[in-house]
Amino acid sequence: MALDRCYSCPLGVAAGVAEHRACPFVPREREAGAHLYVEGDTADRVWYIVSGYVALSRETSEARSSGVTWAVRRPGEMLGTEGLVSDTYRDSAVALNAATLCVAPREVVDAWLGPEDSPARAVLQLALRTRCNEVPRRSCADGNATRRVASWLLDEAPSQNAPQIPRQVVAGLLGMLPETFSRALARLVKLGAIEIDRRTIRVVDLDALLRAAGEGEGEGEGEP
Amino acid sequence: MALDRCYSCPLGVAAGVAEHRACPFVPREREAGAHLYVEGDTADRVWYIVSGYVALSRETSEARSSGVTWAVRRPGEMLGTEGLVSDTYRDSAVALNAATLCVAPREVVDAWLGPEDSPARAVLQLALRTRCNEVPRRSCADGNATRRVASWLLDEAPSQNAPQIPRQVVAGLLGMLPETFSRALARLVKLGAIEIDRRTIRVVDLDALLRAAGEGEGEGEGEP
DNA sequence: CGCCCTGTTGACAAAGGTCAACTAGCGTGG
DNA sequence: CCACGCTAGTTGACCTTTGTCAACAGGGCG
Repeated sequence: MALDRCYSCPLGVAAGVAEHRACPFVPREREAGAHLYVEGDTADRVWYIVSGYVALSRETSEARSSGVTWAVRRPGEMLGTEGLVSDTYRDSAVALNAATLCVAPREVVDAWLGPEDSPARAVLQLALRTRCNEVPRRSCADGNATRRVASWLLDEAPSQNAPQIPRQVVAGLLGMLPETFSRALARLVKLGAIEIDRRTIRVVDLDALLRAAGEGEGEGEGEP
Repeated sequence: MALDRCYSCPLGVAAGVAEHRACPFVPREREAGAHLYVEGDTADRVWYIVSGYVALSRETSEARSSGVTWAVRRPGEMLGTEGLVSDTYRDSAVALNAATLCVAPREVVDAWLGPEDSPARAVLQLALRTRCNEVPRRSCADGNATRRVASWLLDEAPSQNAPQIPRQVVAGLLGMLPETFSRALARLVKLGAIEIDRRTIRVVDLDALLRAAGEGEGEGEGEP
């Protein structure tokens, strides 16, 4: 089972292939364009990229380019690790080239990683959770400023209490300048979706906000 | 040493505070606006956020807003974990609020995490490395399209072999549309920095490329 | 009380998104 | 084997969006 490359693969080493133990990950070939998994799928497998490139995209709702790639994973990186902290995949993954990937079922990896409360595992869990909650920084290609602000507000709405992040900072996260952010908020106020004062934002009409965030989207899958 | 909250903190649990063992992380208060670390500093400490928000920014060169926040870390997340896979911090971290952070020296954490070749540790290492190489998705607030493309080419130049990523995908990473990407490449060709055909890009004048990427930056710190 | 910093608003110009037409390469199917 | 048609990429013209610069307002802190 152990191939030459396994001896120099960090996972192979950790699995102990040198001591003739088996690595839970088994190699598999995928052709260019293959969908490895889709955002929202049950996260039941974890990958390690041996060769090839994989694009990650997220239906960050939005625009014409629904499904813009926001990251590329390369050989030596893992894929689908969100399965270790979440039930579903956060992104869609597509092979950009013909690729060799080592795959393992989630629960096997889970067992292989050892006790849940070991330090390494605890830190791993935290790191994965952080990554998985991370929203790719928005750019103008994901719809106009008002829409980006609206959908950001929807994400943050649950944690209504969260705010007190300076507007300058929020603007940065949304990939726009403070001035633009301010104007976008003003527009949402005019639409009756929110109320603001200099330092707080209150959602007053969720529907209006949803409309502003969705403006001419919702297509996505269904039609012929 | 163990506070109440340590019993429900994943790190405290992993450290075994319930069994009266000590957690390597010790709490510390920081006021709003405090710089926890600066991009490029020697990464000698690791943090866990108990309360408060922390903004991460990166001198992605660029524009007026040099040092745009590209992510916010919240309570329950870790900070400075790049120290476990790199010598220097990748971002600058600033407390947005008065915050309580648990800190531990890098080498202590390193030892605490256990053997380098355990599965959990191997996966952790991979996850951290991936995150740390990750370039925040670019947005128009980080300089114009041509500059972003130029600086992307500079990042990718070492891995010259890397390409064969479809242009559509690269455009997405750079936060622009394929058309804009195409035009930006054309501009760089006109500047003599690169040569392109429909599917390859060759850097022919690194200086020109540097100039295009840097165009009117370099200010950053120095002036009164 | 006054200064400074953050956020707001306005006017303007440029950058880039949109739509559309066109080309090159590649794979498919006749 | 060639032709056809598709997809990815390029280029052009136009117009919205947003970055830019500047002036101003509110709040907090000294």
